[in-house]
This record gives sequence, C-alpha cells and structure tokens, in this order.
Amino acid sequence: MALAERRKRDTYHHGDLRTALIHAAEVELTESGIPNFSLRRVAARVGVSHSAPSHHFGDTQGLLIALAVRALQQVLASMQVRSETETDPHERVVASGLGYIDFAQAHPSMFRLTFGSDMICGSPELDRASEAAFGHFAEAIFAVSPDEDREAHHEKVYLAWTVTHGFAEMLLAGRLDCLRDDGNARIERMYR
Amino acid sequence: MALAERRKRDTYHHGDLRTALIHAAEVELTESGIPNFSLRRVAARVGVSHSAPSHHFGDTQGLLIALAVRALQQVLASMQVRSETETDPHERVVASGLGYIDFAQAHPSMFRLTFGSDMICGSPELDRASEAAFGHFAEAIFAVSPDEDREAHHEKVYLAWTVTHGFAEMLLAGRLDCLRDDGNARIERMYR
DNA sequence: TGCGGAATTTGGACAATGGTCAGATTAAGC
DNA sequence: GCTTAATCTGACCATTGTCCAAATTCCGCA
Repeated sequence: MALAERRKRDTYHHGDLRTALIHAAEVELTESGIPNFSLRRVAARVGVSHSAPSHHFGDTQGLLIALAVRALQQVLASMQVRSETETDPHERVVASGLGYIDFAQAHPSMFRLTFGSDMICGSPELDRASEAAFGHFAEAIFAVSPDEDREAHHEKVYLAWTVTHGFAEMLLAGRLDCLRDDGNARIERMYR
Repeated sequence: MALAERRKRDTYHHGDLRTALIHAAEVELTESGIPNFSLRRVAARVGVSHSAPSHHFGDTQGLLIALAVRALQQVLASMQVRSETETDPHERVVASGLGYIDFAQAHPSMFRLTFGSDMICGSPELDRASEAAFGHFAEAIFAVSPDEDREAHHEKVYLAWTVTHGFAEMLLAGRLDCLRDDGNARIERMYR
C-alpha cells in the first residue's frame, strides 16, 4: 500500500490531493512524530512535487491545522462510539471519557498535535471542531442532571474534560504505567 | 543584557558554556516556542559558534532534555514556595497544586517542553528530576492522611497530579478562560 | 466542439537549520 | 615547561520550508 501511494500518477492532476495529503500527513505524523514531521516527505508519500501542498494548505502550519481538525473529529467519533453502547446517562459520560482516552492512546501524535502544540491556534475551522467535541461532552453530562443551572453545568463539563484530559496526558507521559491494567476502574472512580 | 550575552568574548574558552547555553535556550524557547526553536540561535545568543553546543549536549535533543530537567526543578521550587506559606496539611497540598499551575502559566513553553513533547524521553537525569517533583506531591498528600495504606496513598497522589496537570493544560489551551478570575477557588474545590 | 481563463502541479532557487569533522586554541596534569 | 585532554571554530553536506515562474489540465461559456 505504501507502494500504491508512492507510485507515479499517470495524470497531471491528482484528483483529490487535499484529502490524500491529509491522510499521508497522518501517517507521516505517527511515524516520524511532531518534531521530525516533514512536509516534503508527505508530498513524496503521495507521489507529488514538494511544493504541491502549498496551494491547498498555504504552509506547513495550514496542513497541521487541517490534521488537528481531523483529529478532533476522530476524538468526537471515538467518544460517540463508546457512549452509544451505554444506556444509563452516567455510564454514557464515563464511556465518553474512555473514548477520549482511547483516542489519545491509539493516536498519541495526533492527540498531542491537537492539544499540546504551539503550531495550532487561531483557526475558525479548528474552533468549530473543538466546539463539536466539547458539545458532546456537555450533552452527556447534561443528561445526567438536566435540572441543574447553567453555571453549575458548565463547571461540571469543564471539570470532567479537565480530569479526562489530564488522565490522557499522564498516560501518554507514561506516568501512570502502574495503573495500566485497572485504569478503566480508576477512571470510573474519578467521575465519582 | 541581551547585548552582554551577544558580545564577542575576549577569551577563546567561554568558561561556563554549558549553563550559559541552558539559560540562553530557555530565553530562546520562550521567545520562539518549541516549533521554531533553533540551536544555532541559542549558540549565537551566547556569542559562540553554532557547533559549540554539540560538545556539551550531543545534539539538540540533549540540550532540550537539560532544559526539561531545569524546568522540573523550577516546578518543584514553585510548588515548595507556595506550600511553605501554609501550615495546614490540606492547604499545603492545594498550595502545591497552585504552584504547579503557576509555573505552567508563567513558562508555558518550558512546561509543554517538559510534559508534552516527543523529544523528551529516556534520560536518567530527567527521571530523577521527575521523581523529585513527584516526591514533593507525595509527601504533601501523605501529611494529610498519614495512616492510609500505601496503595490508597499512591492512588491519591496520581489522581491529584492528574487533575492538577489537566487543569494546567486546559488553562494553557485557553479552554478555561471563562473560569480565569476565580480559578483558584475552583482548584480548591477540585481537591474536595 | 472549441476557446480562454482559472485551478493545479511542477521544478528550480534560496536561506536557514542540524549534524559531522578536521584542526586551531586553550586549560590542566605532571 | 611539556604533553595530553578539553574546548571551540569554521567549513561542509544533506534536509527542510517557502517562494516564484512556467507547464499542464480543468471548467465555464460561446
């Protein structure tokens, strides 16, 4: 499959270079990590000249922002997949958090790119994707206690996200290795 | 003072290049951020050839690891300064957490370098600095409930650090701006 | 169908970066 | 004072990101 990606095209135009670049960039990111990320290698992966991406993304940061948007969509999807298997509102919140953590562990580089990189900021598209993920969390928590006032609800959402995110970060940093086996139980306890 | 750093030396040997480079790297990091960090600029800042650092740190990663060690020491110091002003054990834990967050907000680039960068791993010196910071947390929490068993204690420490770290990350990501003014009160509440 | 402008893609050029290496310069041990 | 080791320099190379003119193809419109 790497061969298929690298092969020379027979057409001058790629057809759907933008999405192809995003997919290749994800592979490149997970293989090389953020510090060694190379725009030229991404282009080469798709079998395209090194300056082709600029037309679609402007510069490297533009591509990385697009990647982060994709990551946020995947985080949201991961939360949804997990929470949909539960019926109890409280369990759905827990499941969403586990979905969040799932993604962080399955795609550490993407996760860090999205939440821990200086290169990613100030894009309306990114804000929208972030809002969507936040919204899922907010809805799940709202379902637990629908009669709460807006202020208390917001606080709860932020707290839940904070805890979940902190847990994910700690897992990635390898500082919770001793809890690895029963991690899920701990997370459930963290939600009270 | 920037001038003093940039000036040409009159001696061939610098004298204490290693620490000078670390200090310059900290400035460079906070000014340029992680993605634009340049080893050559660090060397230029100290008024030294671009290949001089290699002898002390091997490569760029070596310098960044040394920087992260310094950051961990500063985190520890920040926690100690805050906690020493309190006498009640529980308040000392809260104060330590606030010290942790203080550092994250005062030195975001250093904080992210230390806790969220792929470039930083696998250094015994780094592990030691990390243990020291963790140890401070552990002691503070131990003082709250000294008679707890080891297992429960460990879990509490991890949970506290996780929450604190997650909170710091969220603040840096700008996702808790709405809580900025009364953030301290929230943090205290997070600790129960 | 054929044409002209717009969108894509190419290839080359340029500056900046990190890493390596031989050699110059100085410090340190004896 | 001499020898050896440590420190620093300057040049070199490969790689990278960005810019630009030219080439190629697509698309709307006659």
